[in-house]
Amino acid sequence: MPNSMERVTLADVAKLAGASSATVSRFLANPLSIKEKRRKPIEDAIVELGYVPHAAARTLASRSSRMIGAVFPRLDSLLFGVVYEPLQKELRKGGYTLVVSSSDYDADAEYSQVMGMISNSVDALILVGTTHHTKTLDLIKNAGIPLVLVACWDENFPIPQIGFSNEMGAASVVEHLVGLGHKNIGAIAASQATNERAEARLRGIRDTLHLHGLALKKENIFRCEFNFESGGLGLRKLVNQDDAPTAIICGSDMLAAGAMFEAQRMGLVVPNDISITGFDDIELSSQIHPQLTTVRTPRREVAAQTAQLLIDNLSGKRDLGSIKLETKLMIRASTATPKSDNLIEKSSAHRSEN
Amino acid sequence: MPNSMERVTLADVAKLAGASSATVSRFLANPLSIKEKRRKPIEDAIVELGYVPHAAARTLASRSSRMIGAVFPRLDSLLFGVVYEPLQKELRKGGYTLVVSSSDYDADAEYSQVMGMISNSVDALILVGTTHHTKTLDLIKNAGIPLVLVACWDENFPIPQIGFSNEMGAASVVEHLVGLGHKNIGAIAASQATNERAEARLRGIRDTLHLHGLALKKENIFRCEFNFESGGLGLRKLVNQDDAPTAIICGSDMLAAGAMFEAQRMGLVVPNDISITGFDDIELSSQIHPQLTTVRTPRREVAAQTAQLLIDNLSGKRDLGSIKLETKLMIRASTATPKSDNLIEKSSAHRSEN
DNA sequence: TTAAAAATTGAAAGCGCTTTCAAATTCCTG
DNA sequence: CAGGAATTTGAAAGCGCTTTCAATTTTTAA
Repeated sequence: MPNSMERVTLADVAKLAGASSATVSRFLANPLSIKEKRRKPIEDAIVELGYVPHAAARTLASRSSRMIGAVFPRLDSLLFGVVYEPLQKELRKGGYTLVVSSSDYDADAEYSQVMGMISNSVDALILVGTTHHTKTLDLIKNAGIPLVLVACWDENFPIPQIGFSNEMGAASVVEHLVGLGHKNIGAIAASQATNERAEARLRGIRDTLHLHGLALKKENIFRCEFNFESGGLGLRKLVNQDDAPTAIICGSDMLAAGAMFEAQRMGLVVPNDISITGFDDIELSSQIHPQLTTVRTPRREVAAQTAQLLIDNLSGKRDLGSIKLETKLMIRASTATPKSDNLIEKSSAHRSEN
Repeated sequence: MPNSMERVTLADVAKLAGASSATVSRFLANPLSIKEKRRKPIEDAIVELGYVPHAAARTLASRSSRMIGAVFPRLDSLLFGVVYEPLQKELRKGGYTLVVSSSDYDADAEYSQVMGMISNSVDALILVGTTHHTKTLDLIKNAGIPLVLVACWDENFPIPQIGFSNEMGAASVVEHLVGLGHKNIGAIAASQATNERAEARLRGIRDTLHLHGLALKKENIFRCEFNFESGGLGLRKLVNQDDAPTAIICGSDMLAAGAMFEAQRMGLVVPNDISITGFDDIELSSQIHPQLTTVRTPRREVAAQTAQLLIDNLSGKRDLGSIKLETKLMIRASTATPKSDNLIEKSSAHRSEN
């Protein structure tokens, strides 16, 4: 044990092991690069002194932190966790540590988070979506580190993306609903300024309806925050208007769940009275009753591919590039053929309850 | 702009501003400590060069990273997010950055996460609960940084805790249920080795039942993972046994929600056929139908108090110490008086459905 | 056995910043 | 306006590590 409260340094280990600090440093980076007979004393010294490497010193000297940063819109969504675990796990395999923070859908906050990460010498960055301040992107470019965007797909955007087409995902839901016979469809969508994914989904709905000679009426769109409650608010508003839609497409499973709960409270039966769909396929969606028809987004796959791409790129093995993954429509119990008009009249009686 | 790809350093800023690097360093730490007429050129130089401070160099020189680390069991639970946001926000006010990681309820993983954080020179650490490897605790002690445990309350444990009594929370549910007339009560509890909070809750149930001359029968306890599905499995198992309980206390809201969904699938009506309770009061619980009777844990408050305590302690203003907060029983619609025996017989018919 | 090639090691120079200490400047007070 | 106190500044010494480069040792080939 070192006397008093002095930090144990690599030099201490070297002295005790009778080696130079260069050798100990090499041992830490790659034990096999050291002659076998020298290894044991070094290992022993490390244990005996309880040596913990000083990451900041290492970063300063090596000009690499072996950390990769990711800024998510939020850390508390059911979505995030599914991405975090595999991302972390895959990156660790490559010897990298994942550091995360949240921007709360605020581009300014994102900028300062990115600044902080660059300040901390991350070796690469992961951001969600394509909507970012130009200064944020410039900052990253000037830092000279790789950047990939996830969960989005915009052919025209000049930065590598690992994602899927939100338009196409939404289109698949519309096809399903129209195939079921729905003609009057509503939408509940998140409306954060930096969430172009939500916009893309809405666009997919609109375009696909158009293809079928149908329209997404303005009064059938409810824009809101991203939580259960908003989903409920949306459902109530859409259902209680004249000529209420027979199906409601929600921009996320959380909104859809909120809508389903509200439907239950209002005494509406899903899907008999109204069809509801989600987006993402979070765990809750297949648990809820009735099980939610939704679009599964390949989040684990996005995480795995992103990690691999970054690891390969940082070791010079691969150029950065986009990877497109597919969404999958999960048809479950929350959608059915629309009820006939007279029944709609009946259900509209609920309006007076409010 | 600096020529080529060389990093812009504080020395570059100093030269351009016609000051010494010591002065620029002081400016960064506290602009007001610099004579007013010198400030402008420094500010300009920083902007012109696009200077980004090098956190590792700063940490190395100052022996402080102004980061505070927290290792949570998981980052994807509905619980975590509620803690993360206020913790992050409060710490930022004190000039600290929060770094988080997850141990996945594995004490070995926790050890290496803590090692990583100490290696990264965090100024303080936050861990969840009282179950940790001794070597983990020793490592932190040797690093000489403050440590607080959150979400737990064990008077005998020699480390400062900011939490609440899980026993008492569970006791309040039992009192409620017994008051309603329930005599045969079941429990669904998480069973990770490092989750002594779940054990405390179970103990609270057992002890309180005992106080009323009742017992928590062995076959009425279902131990499982921490997710929706397990809750469903638990309900099914408990309900389908002879002499099935009339009320089920779940160790968390996620388990309770899973149990409620399964009850719906089985055609059981909550609370008429069976009462179900949760623990935590996550957002979902007041959305679900029927709304869940549960124990609200003061998570935001834990986060706020933890941040404040740590900030004060690190600035020498306050000694570390424990803070006990209160849980609150939220009586909602998922609990009611037990159905009479003959009705129980009826519901037991569901058993044959499996 | 010996010379050349290859592998291993150590000395020392930074990495970019903070902070001490002393020097320079500014501010008061009488 | 002098003189000392208080404030502001700069020079320089590290913080703990990696990495070059040269020296040393080991291995291989002749």
